[in-house]
Amino acid sequence: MPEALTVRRSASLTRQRILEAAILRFSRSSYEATTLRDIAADVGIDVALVHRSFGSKEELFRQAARVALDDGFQRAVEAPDLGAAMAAHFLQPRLDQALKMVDPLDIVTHSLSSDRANPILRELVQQDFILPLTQRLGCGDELQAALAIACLAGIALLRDVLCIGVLRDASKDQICPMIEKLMHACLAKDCEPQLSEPSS
Amino acid sequence: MPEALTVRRSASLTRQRILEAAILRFSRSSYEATTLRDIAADVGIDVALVHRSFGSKEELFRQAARVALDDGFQRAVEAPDLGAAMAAHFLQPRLDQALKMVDPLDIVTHSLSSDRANPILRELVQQDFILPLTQRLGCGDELQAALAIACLAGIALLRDVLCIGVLRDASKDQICPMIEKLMHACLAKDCEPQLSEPSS
DNA sequence: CGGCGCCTGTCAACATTCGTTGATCTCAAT
DNA sequence: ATTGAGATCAACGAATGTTGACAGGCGCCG
Repeated sequence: MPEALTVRRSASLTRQRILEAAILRFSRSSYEATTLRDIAADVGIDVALVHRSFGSKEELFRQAARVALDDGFQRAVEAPDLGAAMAAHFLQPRLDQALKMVDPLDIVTHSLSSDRANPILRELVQQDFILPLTQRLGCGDELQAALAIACLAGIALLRDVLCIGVLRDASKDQICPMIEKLMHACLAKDCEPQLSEPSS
Repeated sequence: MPEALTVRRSASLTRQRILEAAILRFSRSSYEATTLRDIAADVGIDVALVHRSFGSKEELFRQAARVALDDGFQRAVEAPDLGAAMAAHFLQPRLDQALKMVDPLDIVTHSLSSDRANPILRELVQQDFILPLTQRLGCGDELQAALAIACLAGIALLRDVLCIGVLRDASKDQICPMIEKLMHACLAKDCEPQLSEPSS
């Protein structure tokens, strides 16, 4: 049964290669700027096969985003020092198994403002980022979690999408402590300190 | 010479109306999703006139972004309590003179990941946000300013573009103090507490 | 061994959309 | 009436997702 030997003409292998190429493309350009023809050319196949393997561009993007994000953040969220772990996870590009260097957030930040990718990313951000972080906090304060994620997304955005110089050039030693401080400010458990709400 | 009486067939007036419609459209959809035909329909004119009035879509977007951002942030940055002023400026939609309600950041956040709008927005963010804030800080730490802007952009993005529920539903009383705390964490003068660097 | 049929992959074309442009029309001022 | 700028019309050219018809190898069954 030469199932594993079927190197040529293997649908699953082709799907895998398409998915990897798609992750790379979607991590570097927006949903709209990334064309199925580009991805097809990377794999060395025809456009039609890309389309037929995933049904539609939207579905390809959805699966690419799911695979790219993987459960990396789930693990980061379980670390003892939450702030440091989140800072590290979002700041150093990750080396995926067979992929090139890809920051897991790139695929999110590069297509945030695309209408088609929008609902997909909303679901993903909600389920894969805000929800686990909320549960980890235990405080039940989803707003804190959302704010923390928003800050990290904003930083990644200005750094990797807008390419703001000072953010790109900052060394890890320089920026990591600031992110940690930020995360601590976001996630500080002041849900009920002693009800010290100054009446404005 | 009835120059001001030329209500009909006035190029400058038409330009103004196109610009207003463009700001509205670009504040609600991405650069690519916004078509010149949409804008033309809003004004009630032909596509060609929109194009001829501004030379190109890119130029229209550039001018729309410039006008939309105005110098609102410049003023916010001069307030005594910087954190509170920035939180207020970015969180409450502003009522522009003749325009509908538009958050000045919307036009930035909605097109962040568009390739065409990217260089325009980078320049804008650098000049109109990071630079003034850096100068206001006086500390010369551009990284702090960039981080603060990044956080605000991220929050606006998750709230207004991704439409994350918990951020959309949060009341101003709920979220404003948290933003202020964040801004203070970003902008805290811990660069040289006792040694004041001579203003360059 | 050999024809059959399925799965993988290709080719060409469609339908649509959008920015852009040149010719043309229309109105107001001279 | 003439002229010139404001405005329109129709069309181009390019790009892209999508689709259907077709080709080629591979296993299956006779």
